[in-house]
Amino acid sequence: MPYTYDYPRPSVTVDAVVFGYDGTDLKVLLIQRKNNPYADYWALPGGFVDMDEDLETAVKRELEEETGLKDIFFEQLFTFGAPNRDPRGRVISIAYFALVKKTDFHYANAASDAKDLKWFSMNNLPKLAFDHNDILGLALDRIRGKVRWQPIGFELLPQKFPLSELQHIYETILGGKLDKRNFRKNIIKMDILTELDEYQKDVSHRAARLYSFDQKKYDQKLKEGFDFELRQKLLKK
Amino acid sequence: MPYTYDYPRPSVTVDAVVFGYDGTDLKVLLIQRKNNPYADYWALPGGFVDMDEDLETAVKRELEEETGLKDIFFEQLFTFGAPNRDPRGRVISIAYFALVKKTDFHYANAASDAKDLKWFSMNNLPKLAFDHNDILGLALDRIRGKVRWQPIGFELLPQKFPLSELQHIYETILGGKLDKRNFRKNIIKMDILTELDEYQKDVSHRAARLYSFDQKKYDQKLKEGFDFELRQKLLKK
DNA sequence: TCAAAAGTGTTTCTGCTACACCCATGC
DNA sequence: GCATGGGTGTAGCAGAAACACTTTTGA
Repeated sequence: MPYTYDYPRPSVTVDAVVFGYDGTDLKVLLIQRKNNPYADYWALPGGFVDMDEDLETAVKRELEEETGLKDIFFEQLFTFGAPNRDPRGRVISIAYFALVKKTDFHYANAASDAKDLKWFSMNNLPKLAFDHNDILGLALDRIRGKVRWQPIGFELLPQKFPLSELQHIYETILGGKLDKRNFRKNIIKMDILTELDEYQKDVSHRAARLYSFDQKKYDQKLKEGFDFELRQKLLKK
Repeated sequence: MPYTYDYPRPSVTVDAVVFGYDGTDLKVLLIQRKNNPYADYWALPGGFVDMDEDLETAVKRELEEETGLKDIFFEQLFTFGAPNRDPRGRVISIAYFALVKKTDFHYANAASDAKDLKWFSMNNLPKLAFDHNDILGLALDRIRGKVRWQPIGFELLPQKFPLSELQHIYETILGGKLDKRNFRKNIIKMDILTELDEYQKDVSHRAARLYSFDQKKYDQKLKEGFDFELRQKLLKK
């Protein structure tokens, strides 16, 4: 059933840069292509936009189909449309980035046959299909720029987490160290965390208190024009 | 000469939110539509992307065709793709925002027959065609957020300008007042302006010294990781 | 008892805020 | 000579940086 138009039209796809955090490293979720072009190359999950769905709906649908991940944080990143970015013809792609909570982290691996779906450390990326390395680079810039302004670090953690893990995420994303006492002061001062009466389990040292992110308080403060900038100095190493 | 595909494809357009500054107010350049849908409504300049041109090339071409403006600052804003945003069918639009120097400001008017092309004050906008009010709103948010981080104020001024005009732009965009002495200290401290031996002409008061933006110095400092944040407190009214 | 990370306060210093007067020019 | 905006310096204060030791727990 062919579709005919008076003027040529490009294909439109969506791609997702999915970041995850495994307690050590910032990771990206990639899929290994089966067909040409770029057969056997790793690529970002994504696919064609249906005619009757919103762009964000499309990228969420594609990601769930390909990885099983759903109900995670999404934000539009950039639209890539260089005429030759896909050898098959004109393809315009709206890229999103997504953040996965640590609790959902292993799920994506399990849902696949583990051969064509894999988390890669940002420090050890393969050469990707199409212009996906560029997309990934831009996504990294974006998350780096954003993490100081908007509390997106929480999106990478389970609902309950110790402050030290949050700090480690910030350090991982920003690529440096932060003074522990100042970090705690700053985060607590924002007043968007709930101090729980729960503690870490199964750790071979003093168990840390757990906190949870209070979305309501955050939304409230956002309305009031509160500024969430983390101004803390980034130390070397 | 029809074009046929196995699957349906959306149309892809680009739209430009062109901001200008006339010494008083922040303005946007709009075009009055001649045909349905939304005949006689004001709308953002823009149009269809050709199959062999880059997105940014497309929006620059469309803007020049429709307004005569060229060689101005452009940046991708957001891609709008709600299924029903255009009653004629699925249209996905990549929106850009652009900044026009004061010296080019009147040109856009002159190039048109002045009936279908007009600068509107941001404080007095009409109801626009399609979802263009949303696009404009997002562009305003973006420029507000951006002006503190990146010296884009210069893009709205002629090459040579007095500091007071720069300050006024900041005040206009941010919607408040800035302390004059502190503003000067902050801008000078960034060390990206050249102090000229020229002064304002034809003003009925002491003529202000002119400055120009030093793009090279800026690029240099950018590489070195210099932070251009203008942290100055915004005063009321 | 040792290892490993949790947790906590104060002093110092940097940098932003607040603020008022004289200067140059055109009318 | 007066109205209009141009141009300048400093003291006080808020908030970030720097910094080290005690606590808890499991092995």
